Amino acid sequence: MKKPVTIKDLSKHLLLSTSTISRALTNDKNIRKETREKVLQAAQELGYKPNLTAVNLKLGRSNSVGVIVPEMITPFASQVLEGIQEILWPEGYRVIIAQSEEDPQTEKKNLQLMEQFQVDGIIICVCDQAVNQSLYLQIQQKGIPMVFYDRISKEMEGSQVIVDDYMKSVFMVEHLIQTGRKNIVHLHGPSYINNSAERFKGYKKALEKHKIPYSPELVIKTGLTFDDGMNAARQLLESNLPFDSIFAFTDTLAIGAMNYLREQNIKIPEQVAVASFSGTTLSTLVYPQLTTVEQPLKEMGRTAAEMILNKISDKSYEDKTVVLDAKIKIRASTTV
Amino acid sequence: MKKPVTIKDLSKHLLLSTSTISRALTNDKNIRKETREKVLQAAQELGYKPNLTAVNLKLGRSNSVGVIVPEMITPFASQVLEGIQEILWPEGYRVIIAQSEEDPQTEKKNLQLMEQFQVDGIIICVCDQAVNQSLYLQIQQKGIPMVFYDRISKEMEGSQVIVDDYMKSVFMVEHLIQTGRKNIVHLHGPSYINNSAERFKGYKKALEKHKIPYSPELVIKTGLTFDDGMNAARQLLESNLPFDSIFAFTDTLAIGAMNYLREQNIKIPEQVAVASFSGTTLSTLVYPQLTTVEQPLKEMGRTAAEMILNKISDKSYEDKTVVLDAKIKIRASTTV
DNA sequence: AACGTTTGCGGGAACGTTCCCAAAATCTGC
DNA sequence: GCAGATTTTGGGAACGTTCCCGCAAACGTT
Repeated sequence: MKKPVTIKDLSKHLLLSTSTISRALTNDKNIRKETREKVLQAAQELGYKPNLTAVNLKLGRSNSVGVIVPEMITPFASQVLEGIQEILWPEGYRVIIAQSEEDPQTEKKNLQLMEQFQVDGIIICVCDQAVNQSLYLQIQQKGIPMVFYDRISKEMEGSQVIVDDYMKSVFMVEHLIQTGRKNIVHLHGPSYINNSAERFKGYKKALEKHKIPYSPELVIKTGLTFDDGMNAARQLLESNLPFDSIFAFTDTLAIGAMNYLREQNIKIPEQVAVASFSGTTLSTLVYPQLTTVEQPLKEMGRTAAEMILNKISDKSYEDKTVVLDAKIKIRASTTV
Repeated sequence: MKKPVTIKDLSKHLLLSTSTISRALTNDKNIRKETREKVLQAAQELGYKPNLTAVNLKLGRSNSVGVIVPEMITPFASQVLEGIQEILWPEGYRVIIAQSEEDPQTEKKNLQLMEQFQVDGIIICVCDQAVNQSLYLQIQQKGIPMVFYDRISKEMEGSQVIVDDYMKSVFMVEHLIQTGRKNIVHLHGPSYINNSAERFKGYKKALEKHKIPYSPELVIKTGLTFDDGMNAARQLLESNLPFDSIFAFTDTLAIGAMNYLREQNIKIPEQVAVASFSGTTLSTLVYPQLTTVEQPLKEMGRTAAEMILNKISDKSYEDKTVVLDAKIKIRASTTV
């Protein structure tokens, strides 16, 4: 295990000053072509690798960005992460990932850890639109830029990457209506998530547009898990309310509900159609495959990464909100 | 956005040398208690945070470990990662995650990137038992310790964390036999993954043990994806061979096969029982829930993390192989 | 030929730490 | 009260870079 070769080694070897070596390596213009090439060749031969830590110390950065996701059980985050890394890695950035496990306290701890790690920027999908608000602000005031994706908070500072939850929900519910469904249940997401309200608004709008009366009993407030979906379905069946379709807040909820219904020998989609929002690969893993609003997850990651890069290199880069397009995927769970 | 406070600032403020400050902060014994406390208090008040980059440069480390996983579509990796971070974060290590996407070339690129990032160690679930062998060796020879988990390579150097694929497969197949199944199909994993052979051996052993003749036609070589599972099921049905159960290499394959069978109106588990290996949460998300060998994923992560810590702090720490216990989870896909 | 301008290079400080070495202060025992 | 041991502190080099500054050589211009 020999020592790595440094600029100084090159300097001695080529009888050039470290400044010149550095210039050659960083593509500085104040250097003759021939010397640059000589240096580059020697660097190649001796196997020189720049010491990132030293560079970072000198440049006052860490060359890393933190990503905080609520969970990684569903493939939602993994897709976004791929997009993020696709952009960030070639730029030499390390990506540090943390899971908040849907718990604001854990999120807080993770944010503090990110600070301690001195990340240059943070990309986050928040787990609660309210709780850590002031912390987000504090962090940004310390000069660490933040980009929010998917789950945001309405009046928050910082750049955002989202889809149009409202409109896409309208479309999704309209699809159910077009297939002849009238009694549409909505599995309403947790109120601490901003998207819940948006999707709910979309649901109501679609009903209104098609003159279907809105019945509050058909809206079930749920959590986020598979079990929450099952329980919601149980609750529905026990209530004896007639319903012919479900529009769920997420894939996970939809799958939970679907499985419970099938356990009760209810045919999907014949008796009850099921549609959801998210568009993770989970929706194609289940039987029947799930109709869902498919978000461009990789694209979301890429966009967030590009934004954070801009904000890192130019602190005065203005915050903006990018709305990506999501596609309605019609699958077997809603069509016979 | 004000400058962070450094040791020098403390030094000026307290009229003490930087050496003394450093000693106080690092819990050095060569310092008077009162001065240490004075320093600590001032540090607190002025909001001193050590500059990790500087420390790392000085200490010649990066305080980060790289983790390379084949994919993050299934929740397998995410669970292991949680375990890893649980151990590594409190120790101040950053965890850098990369996905090789089941492609040895991508894995290679990721490994090189990890080197460039100067990680102190690497935890990896390899995607091919052979292709990058020599690279693993090279990296370790450069002094970067490696720990392998789940997917390993028989004659590889380095520490390993695994489960007993062979024995657990025996048990799993015996369970099928005990529920009265005779014509047991095995969905054989790709040959470039070591575990495939192990699980296959277990399958054969169980048959032998119960005097069930082994028929090669019932073993289907597949890939790793959901679609591979579907195709295998299709192939089986088209071959017209009688079979009453399936033991699949992974959850994903099992789910793919199960969905195809159900599409063909085959009852599970009545007509065909399905069992698998892996034990991701996916197995409980599908209907019917999947019987599977549940690996202690978090524990796996924790163990790997502890091993890498040991190897980082003591380069001569001997390589070892830890075999964790996995549990057979009997669920609806195999029992009526 | 004398002048300014450009180009190419070297010297050395600086980034924020740690740690070796020496100096100073304090403590021992007689 | 003094030599010597011990504890506590300070000075400053070092980690591997980058980059400012200054200097020399080469280039143009009149």
